[in-house]
Amino acid sequence: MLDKKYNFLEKEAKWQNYWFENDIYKFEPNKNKKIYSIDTPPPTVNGKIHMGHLSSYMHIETIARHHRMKGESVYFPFGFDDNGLPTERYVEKVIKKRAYELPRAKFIELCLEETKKLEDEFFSLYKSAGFSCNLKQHYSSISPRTQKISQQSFIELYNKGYIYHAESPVLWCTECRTACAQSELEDAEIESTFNYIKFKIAGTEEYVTVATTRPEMLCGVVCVFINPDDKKNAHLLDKKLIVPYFNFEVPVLTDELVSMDKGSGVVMCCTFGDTVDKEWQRRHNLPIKKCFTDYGTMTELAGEFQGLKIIEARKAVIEKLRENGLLIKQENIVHNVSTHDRCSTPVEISVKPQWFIDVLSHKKELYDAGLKLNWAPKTMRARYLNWVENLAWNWCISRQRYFGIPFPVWYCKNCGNVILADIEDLPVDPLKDKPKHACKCGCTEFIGESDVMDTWATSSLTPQISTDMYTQKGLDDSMVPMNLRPNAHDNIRVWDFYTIVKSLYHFNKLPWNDLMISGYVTSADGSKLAKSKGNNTNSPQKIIETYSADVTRYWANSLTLGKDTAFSLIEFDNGKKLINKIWNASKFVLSFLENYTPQEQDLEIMDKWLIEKYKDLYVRYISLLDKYEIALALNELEKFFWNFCDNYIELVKRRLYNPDIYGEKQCNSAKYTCYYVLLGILKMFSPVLPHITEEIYMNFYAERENSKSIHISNYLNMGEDANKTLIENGNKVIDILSAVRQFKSENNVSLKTFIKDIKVSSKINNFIKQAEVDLKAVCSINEIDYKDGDFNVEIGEIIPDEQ
RNA sequence: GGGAGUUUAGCUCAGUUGGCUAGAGCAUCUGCCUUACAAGCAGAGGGUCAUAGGUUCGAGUCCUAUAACUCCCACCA
Repeated sequence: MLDKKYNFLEKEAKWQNYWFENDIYKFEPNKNKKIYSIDTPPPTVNGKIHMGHLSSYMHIETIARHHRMKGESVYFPFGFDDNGLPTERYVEKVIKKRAYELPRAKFIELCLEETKKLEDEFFSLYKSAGFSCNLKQHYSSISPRTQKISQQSFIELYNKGYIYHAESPVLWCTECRTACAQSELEDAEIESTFNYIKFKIAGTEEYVTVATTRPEMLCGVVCVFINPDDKKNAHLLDKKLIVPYFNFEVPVLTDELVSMDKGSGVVMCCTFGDTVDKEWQRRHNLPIKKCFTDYGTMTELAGEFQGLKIIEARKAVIEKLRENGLLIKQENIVHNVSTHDRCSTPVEISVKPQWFIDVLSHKKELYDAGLKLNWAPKTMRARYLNWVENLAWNWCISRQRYFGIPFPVWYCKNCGNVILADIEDLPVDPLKDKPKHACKCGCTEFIGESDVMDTWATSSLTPQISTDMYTQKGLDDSMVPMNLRPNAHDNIRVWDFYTIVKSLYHFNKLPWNDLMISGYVTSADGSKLAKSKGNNTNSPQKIIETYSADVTRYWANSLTLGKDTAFSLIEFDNGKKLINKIWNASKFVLSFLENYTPQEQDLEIMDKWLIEKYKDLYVRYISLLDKYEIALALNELEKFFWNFCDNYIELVKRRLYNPDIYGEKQCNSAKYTCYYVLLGILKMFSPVLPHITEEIYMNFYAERENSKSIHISNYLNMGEDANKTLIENGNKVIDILSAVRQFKSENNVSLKTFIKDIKVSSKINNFIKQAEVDLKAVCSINEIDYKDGDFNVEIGEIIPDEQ
């Protein structure tokens, strides 16, 4: 039978190995079974996983196991996102060198080595958490198979006209030395100065004041703007202004984006200081002047400041302006700046040929897709819609980096024409491979594209990449829409958005039906946990070793979906108590069932009551989990379980112990009820607490049910139409029990102390009489008198305990 | 500036489509070693459900306004 104490360290490892070795969670499609498919988030391989990630996976776990217990074939694949900038940044930190300091091939080799190490760590963590995804077979976003799918997607979208190559303004990170996408931006508050600078009006001795936070860009000024309604400055319109210190003339133009109340109402425009400059350049067809290099140092345009970094140049220019009496005043300000999420460097705007996926022309379809998808919780839809509405840039998918999937593209040396690889040759590396055919112009010399793709250009294909492990069909829509995309809310604008883009463009289909969005786990002080920050002091490994995987899963699944929660260890104590209780209750109940084989029979009234309550719970539990209301479902189940322990078991204990006094049939009735209700409870707990439920199941039920694991059995359905009247009436019996307990507690006597008699008034006395034997036994009362009337319990004399 | 969320007991939070006396855990207090569990059990105290209006037979729940905090987005001259 069950051990006296439950040793989770030993048992959890035992069952994890058992599941792994016996392929318990293997995906076995079967005509008679519905498929439930999950687009599992592949963890980005760029550092240690933290409790936030872990809790999010534990939600997915519960849903996967829930559908398995419902008898569906669950496709729960697993993979790693191990290419791209996040991984490169991680590897640069580990090897303490920047990528450009090493030969390209050497750096890529190091990336592969380091990611392998991290992936092994992830793998063992996922196993120790009891995850039921297919750990034996997983995808990698840098593998040749994935490269093939990703390159094919590029070629198809290029041919469909969604992808274009252009030299246009692009968000640029001078630290990572690459273009980036709008979704990689993060706000940061930065202290700066607002500088009021004198611009001389050409041909006069008069000045006009221009305010700027970026005086280092004076060398790149192309014009000055005023608002068309600005009467005060209207006289400037036919004049030229002289850029201070750099001494060249620029025209004065009008644009309604200029606010008259900021600074002097006169604003300088360079290409490009910020996103408004980008807009002005487009509207007014302004010349493009690059005043800093891709590495963030000033160009020859800056004259004596050439070679200085942007920040250094800013200080130096201000100093020169001050010396020359061109600086009127400075205000200290704190303003929000867009920074790159990978390195926190302020993002600049630059111009370089890049590959783009057009999203701006398809905002409407993308928006509508958000309306059609089923979001859990519902409010997360607004975040997606808000993002789509505010899109300002097409999706730049080229990165001037190394460890990514190459573009299947060459350029003709002669005419510059774009040559695409043939689909059957994929994957290709244009720096090593050559195109099969000559260019249309007859030229046979080519330059391979050296940029690599944004990591999201590939991970946006996870429905195809992950299902390919099963279908072997590559870029294919036969398993789309998948049932579920789960992730945390930070990925709505990134992974979710990009996946929707690709699925619509390729297949004109939604990638999934449902999205389940988890909240963040913050550190105790409310700050964000991040792989890159050092504030994840409670490592998942440590927590699981200390508290067990089951308790950790209990904690994660008690969190409200979508809501951020400060991490607190106190919450783990509830889980510990629950596990302990399940163990003890099962140990107790099963000790009576060793030689018992359940047989249909007439049941005692309170046994019927419990089974009706079980039916009621069963229906609500399944329906809540179907709606991704995990915490609510778990809460309902817990309430039922504690009621089972504290009321039902207490009520039938005497019958179980003493068939000679209470009758063989009455004893078997309790055994029958315990056998099935406990089994049903264990099965319902099994998605959240897979280890302890497996241990109990395998010790007792497995051979009786002829099953290899609780996790490939189905939930126990004892009927779905609960008899509400029976439940209500039974609850009244429990009320009587409570009244007696309260009386004894208030009189400071033990619960086993006898009471001479009680008087029950109710309108269901015939019902209560059927439970009289149990009631007398659990309450230690000698007599019950009945009266007709409103419900009331009067307690009689206490019979003192014999010494 | 746009959007979303939160505000319920000392603390952390549940509360589904409006419906009996607003719940749980922790903490506090009282009692009980009850033939599973003292890591337990039985009880008790503790709330103007942020504020002000409104709809309704009935509001923690719906509507309007206000306040505080959090997040996302935009602004960034």
